[in-house]
Amino acid sequence: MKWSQTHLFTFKEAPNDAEIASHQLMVRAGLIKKLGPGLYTFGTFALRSLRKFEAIIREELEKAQCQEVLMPMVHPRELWEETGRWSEMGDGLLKFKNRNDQWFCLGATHEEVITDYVRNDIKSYRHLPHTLYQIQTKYRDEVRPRFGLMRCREFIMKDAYSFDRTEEDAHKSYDRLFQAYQNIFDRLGVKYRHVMADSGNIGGNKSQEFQVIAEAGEDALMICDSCEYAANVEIAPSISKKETYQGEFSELEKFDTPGFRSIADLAKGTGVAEKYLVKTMFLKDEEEKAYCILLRGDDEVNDVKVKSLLGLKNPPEMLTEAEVKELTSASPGSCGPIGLDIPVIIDEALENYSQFMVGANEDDKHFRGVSFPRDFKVDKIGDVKLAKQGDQCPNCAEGKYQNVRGIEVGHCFYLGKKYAEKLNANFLDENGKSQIIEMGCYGIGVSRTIQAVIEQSHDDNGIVWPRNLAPFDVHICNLDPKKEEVSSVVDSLVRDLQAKGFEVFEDDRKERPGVKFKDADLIGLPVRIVVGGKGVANAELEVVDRKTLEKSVVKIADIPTFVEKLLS
RNA sequence: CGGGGAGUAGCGCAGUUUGGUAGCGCAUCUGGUUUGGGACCAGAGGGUCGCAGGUUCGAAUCCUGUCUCCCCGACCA
Repeated sequence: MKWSQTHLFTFKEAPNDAEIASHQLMVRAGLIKKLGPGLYTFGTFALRSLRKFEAIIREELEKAQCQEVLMPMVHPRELWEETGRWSEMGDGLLKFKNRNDQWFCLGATHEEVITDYVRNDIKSYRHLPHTLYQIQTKYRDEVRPRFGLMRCREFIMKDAYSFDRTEEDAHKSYDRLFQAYQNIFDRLGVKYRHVMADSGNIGGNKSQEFQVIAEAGEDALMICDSCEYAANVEIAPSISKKETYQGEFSELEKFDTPGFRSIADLAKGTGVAEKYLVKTMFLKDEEEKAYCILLRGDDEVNDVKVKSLLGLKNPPEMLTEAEVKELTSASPGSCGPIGLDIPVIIDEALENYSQFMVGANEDDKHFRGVSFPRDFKVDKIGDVKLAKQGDQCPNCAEGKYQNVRGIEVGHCFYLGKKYAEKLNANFLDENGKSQIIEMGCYGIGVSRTIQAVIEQSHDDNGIVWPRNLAPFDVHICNLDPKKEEVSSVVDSLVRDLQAKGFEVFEDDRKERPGVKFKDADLIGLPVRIVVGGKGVANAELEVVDRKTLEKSVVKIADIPTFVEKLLS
């Protein structure tokens, strides 16, 4: 393909709304263009890359016995009412009605539609198992789209759904898809980890994410520095050392803590280490029911863990300062569990703490000599704190957590019967007895992955495409497109490279060499070949490896073999 | 939702305080000189200044309303 005939425009400056490198580079390299918040047009280069990724996905999924289908983007309300998600999904679901006042939504995910699809067909155990997938545009009305393709409203997703007879079979399907995901991400040539994860509002109870490691990622991950274990910080277990602490005052008594607003103040004022202090937090669930959470002074609450411990649908929210005042009649900083009529949850790290200090629910006062259950009732003990770098790995003895950030590009969920039950997806087993289908669902953020790859693979000059996703394999800078002898060398080179199966992009614009080199670096195709008058006269050309920027002078006749070696 | 900021040419911005012919850089077009790491000179095209209303002889600029976009916050007890 020749640049002069391609709709491809590059920019020296990044738009002012692009903050992270990958977003800036994608815009500057002409890969994407914003239409509105979270809405992007993919240029022809971006699309080539997307198609390559999709081809990899299709190959690996077909190997894993999956079948491709394509479902509608517009879903009728009634179906979403069946699972209760019409309202549960909240404003993330974009709803609208037609001229007949019938409601629809844009597909944010397809559990409802796929389950509806199979429930009409699958009637017997003989029809199972099946795994279906599609690659399609999803729409989620994100509150705040940002970072280009990383958090979009409209995006391309691969979603797969497995249907099995038993839980055991469903886990086999899960494992098969999980393996396929590993194969897929291995082929991209990027650094990634699979991590244990929360299942969010999709449901189910087994869930792992595939995360591309990148500083700009939105997810915090805890990865073991010694074994394969890794988890999203949302659920990363924090194995408490369960220290024993006994304060010096044995009797409950109130004392003055003037102006103490934080754990740090209290530590300074009393001389007790932060980790031996107890902090009190207040959370509320969707029904406005309040909970009191006690943690070590140096720990922080993890709302997702609280959600799981209490069996809530969504993570609870922090009470506002005003709400805390109303509840405890004290400002945050002087609150505690004593005398409150709400459930008290304590983090397991406090199990062996006694005679400690808590706020007295009176401004500038704390209690000391506090022990439970003597002074207050404890409803639940569990792990409700955020894991930290350096915490012990739950999987191996030697390992410690390391804190890294990641971009979630894939997710596997075991769903169980959750959707099938609500949607009445049943089959008859060998005994003629009706059974509910077991399901799993598996997503890959296709468009997001492209950007994640760039976020991980770029330098100051531009994108560094991994070979398997590069829009083209070879970038030829034709420095003298007007000179017959140069262009004929380029033409024959293109033919030879194509004969070896390489995709070649030629910059034949009437531009100065510097411009062409800068653009070549920006666009980032794996191999660049420079063809100019000098090289042609000597019958040798400069070949550049984009990744290492290493330049080699190669005889024209040897170039196809040389390129083959570079790209292997 | 809360807080802050911004809408002026395809992109990046100045001009608004103090009302008086719409500006700059990049990009684009023409001619010329250049030509191995984002060239230079000369000329040209392109904007109802987000939208609506008001004040005024006169509004990008002042007033009112409205729409849109961007950023930050959701971690503090």
